[in-house]
Amino acid sequence: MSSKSQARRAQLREKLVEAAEVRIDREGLGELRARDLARDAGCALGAIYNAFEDLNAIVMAVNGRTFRALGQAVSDSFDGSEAPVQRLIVMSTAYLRFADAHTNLWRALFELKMTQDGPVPDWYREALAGLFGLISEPVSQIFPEMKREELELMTRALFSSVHGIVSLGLENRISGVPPEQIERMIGQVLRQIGNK
Amino acid sequence: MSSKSQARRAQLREKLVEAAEVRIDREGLGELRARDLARDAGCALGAIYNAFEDLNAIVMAVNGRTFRALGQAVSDSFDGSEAPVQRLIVMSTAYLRFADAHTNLWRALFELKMTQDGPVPDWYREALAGLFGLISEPVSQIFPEMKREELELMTRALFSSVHGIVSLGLENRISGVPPEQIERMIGQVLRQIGNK
DNA sequence: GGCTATTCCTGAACATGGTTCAGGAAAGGA
DNA sequence: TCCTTTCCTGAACCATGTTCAGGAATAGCC
Repeated sequence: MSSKSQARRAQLREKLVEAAEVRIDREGLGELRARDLARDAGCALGAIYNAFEDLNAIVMAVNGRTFRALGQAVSDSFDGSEAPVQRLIVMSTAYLRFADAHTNLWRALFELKMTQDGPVPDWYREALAGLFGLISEPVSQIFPEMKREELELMTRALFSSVHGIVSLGLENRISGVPPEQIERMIGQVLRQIGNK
Repeated sequence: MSSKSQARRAQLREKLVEAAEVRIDREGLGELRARDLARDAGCALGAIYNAFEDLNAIVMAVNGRTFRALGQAVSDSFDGSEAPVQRLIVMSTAYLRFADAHTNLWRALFELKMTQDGPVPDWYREALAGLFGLISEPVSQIFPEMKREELELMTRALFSSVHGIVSLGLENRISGVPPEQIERMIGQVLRQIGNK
């Protein structure tokens, strides 16, 4: 066995992912540099490529963490006592707060796949499915008459809508739309949808 | 005067923007190369930087065209006889069709600003305002009781929602969501919102 | 038309940044 | 202890945006 090697390798992977997370959070995905990561992790430039396939793989690892944290934030946001529409609003607000607090990390979640040609990785699909699971419950309470397929579509549609509002809302942060306004937009849309 | 110079310069600019548009449309923004553009336009590499500040400026010019074409597609999509909700759906469908037909060009519209730090350019703001103008009319018919500020927010919210649905819908094109499903999601959300 | 100043074009060179690789160091096994 | 394997190192490689010195074309003027 090669426990020492393995351990060191794992430690390096951890340090690299940690460093990448900090740098992406602070500067954005576009400012991530292999040489900076090597310095942060105290390893040689080439060592990165021993621990990971390439820089992308590190970003993927960061995205995995981010996605888990995001899912956690959303599932921690409600206690189950809310009315369905209210719960959707609360969850969406948690989504907004997370995106606002970690805009660069959250953006990296979507920037990477846009650029890449390869298929969406499994963990991404699963994480998204997890989020959808949280949403589909209140959605099916709001629309008890809908069939499963239509409910799935509606769940996806609502998630996408909130994502769009947050995404465009945070985009021109400098020039407009403060988070409270974004929150109001989310409320407008979701409440309106609840008013059948 | 320097009519001949000016004309050639203008012609080069045109050829570069044209070439960039074709390449972005076909390969995506990420595959755009200065050297390819120079070859396409039949000029030297350095000549690009005489006609434009940098590559970004060319992409901006392409984005300007794209945005105009998108606005045209949306405003051509309705004839004014539709009921308000129906008009929103028709416009959104036009947006979807455009995004589906020219996904890479449409994505470039949003990818650039995300990466850049500078403020959003004026033409972008104006073009978006133009789109919002088209949307706000049916929105104010649907919500006659709303004040201007609330209407503006709702307009923005609905645009963002449709954008989000289209954006996430087209993202994993390979693995899921065909355009008809995206269209159904748009219909679900907008019709639901119209059902006050 | 000829002459000079200016402006533009050219492509080699530069800067940056991801990735590779030959050579040496460390770990594992006997 | 010695050999094998594995890993680490950082210099070099390659791609790509951008610049720049030198030459070509153009403009203005007589």
